[in-house]
Amino acid sequence: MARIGLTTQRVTFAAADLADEIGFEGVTVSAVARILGVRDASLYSHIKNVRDLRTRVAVLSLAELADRVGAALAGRAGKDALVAFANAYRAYSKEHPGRYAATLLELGPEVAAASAAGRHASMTRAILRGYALEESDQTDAVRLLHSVFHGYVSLECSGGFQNTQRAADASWSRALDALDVVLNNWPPA
Amino acid sequence: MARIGLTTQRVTFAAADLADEIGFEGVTVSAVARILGVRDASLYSHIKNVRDLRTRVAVLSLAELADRVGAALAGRAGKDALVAFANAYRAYSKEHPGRYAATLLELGPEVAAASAAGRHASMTRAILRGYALEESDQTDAVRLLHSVFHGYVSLECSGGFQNTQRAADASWSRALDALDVVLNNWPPA
DNA sequence: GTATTTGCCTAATGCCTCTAGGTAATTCCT
DNA sequence: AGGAATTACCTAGAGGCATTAGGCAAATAC
Repeated sequence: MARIGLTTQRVTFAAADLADEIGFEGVTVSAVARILGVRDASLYSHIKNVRDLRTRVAVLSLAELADRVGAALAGRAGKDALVAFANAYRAYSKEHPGRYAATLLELGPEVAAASAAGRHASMTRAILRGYALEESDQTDAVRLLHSVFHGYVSLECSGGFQNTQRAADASWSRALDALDVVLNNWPPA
Repeated sequence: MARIGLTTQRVTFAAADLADEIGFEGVTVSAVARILGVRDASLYSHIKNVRDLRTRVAVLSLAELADRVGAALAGRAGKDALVAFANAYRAYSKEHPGRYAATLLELGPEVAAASAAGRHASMTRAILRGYALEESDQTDAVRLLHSVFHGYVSLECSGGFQNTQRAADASWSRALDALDVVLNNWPPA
């Protein structure tokens, strides 16, 4: 009969923490309820369904990630900004693997618009101000940067680089060097 | 009482086709059994469990993808090879989204070793023969290429590029140009 | 043409999702 | 402060998926 005082927020945070512990795919209504010490059915006053729960974790994580990256980016420009952005991004994924996995959840258009996804894009664009790129090239460059960050981190998470000797850190650093080179020598259309 | 003649292969193919239709996360023992017109329990003579089923789809897809990429790569070198590789990779992901998603499944070390994952690495290395890269740089470059391919395709699949005007095709092509530039101007350590 | 294998079945258990409806704790109002 | 309204959490139950155990009949082997 002791009421613990659940709210949608608390449920979402518990789910996010659980995701970091056991992986995002393990985030289930029952598991979160178990952690919170309540019955599964009790959570349905706060969330619509599992999909809703997972979406909330995704939105939360996108916002957290945007905060981290934004803070890292403050006051930097050029390659400095590029490296700061990339390292903050990668650090978040290592520190919060479950939350990071959540950010890859496919969000519906209206949810995506309401989330921090836009902040990510504008921050990536901010990096490019340190390089001389035309407007139309910027979109392409943003996509390339995002692809590299996401692709590298995601392959690293799923153990894609394990069999080789070379440290993942070293390759990451070289990848950033390479991105700097290409932003300084952007190929003409 | 009509026996349909199931085998592990047929089950795996059915699962792969189902993945392409409804997404890899929808690949469930029940769903595959339903499609094949048998009871769920009947599949357990051919597969160990869901994880095993999904792993088989992943291994199948990795092999198919390696075949496609290998064929596209034949007789090409330099940027030509780079573009052929990348386009074959991306085309496969568009044609078989469920199978492609399966390739991202984290495989255990022994399964990964037995799968076509090694062919992917060696083909990527083959591309680099057209560029003048030192041995130690090659690993970094392979990782960068793989990150870009996977990252771009994966973001494209999950609708990451929808809100912007510019066509995903155009940005892809520029990304390949950019990779060519950076491979020709690989930054010194 | 019997013996053996094996492909597919039914039955049963357990976990998960989700709905409906109930009770008790909190908050709101005067 | 005390009754009313809200709300936090519960029990009960239906339905889906994963998985095991054990059975029967169809294919195959000799």
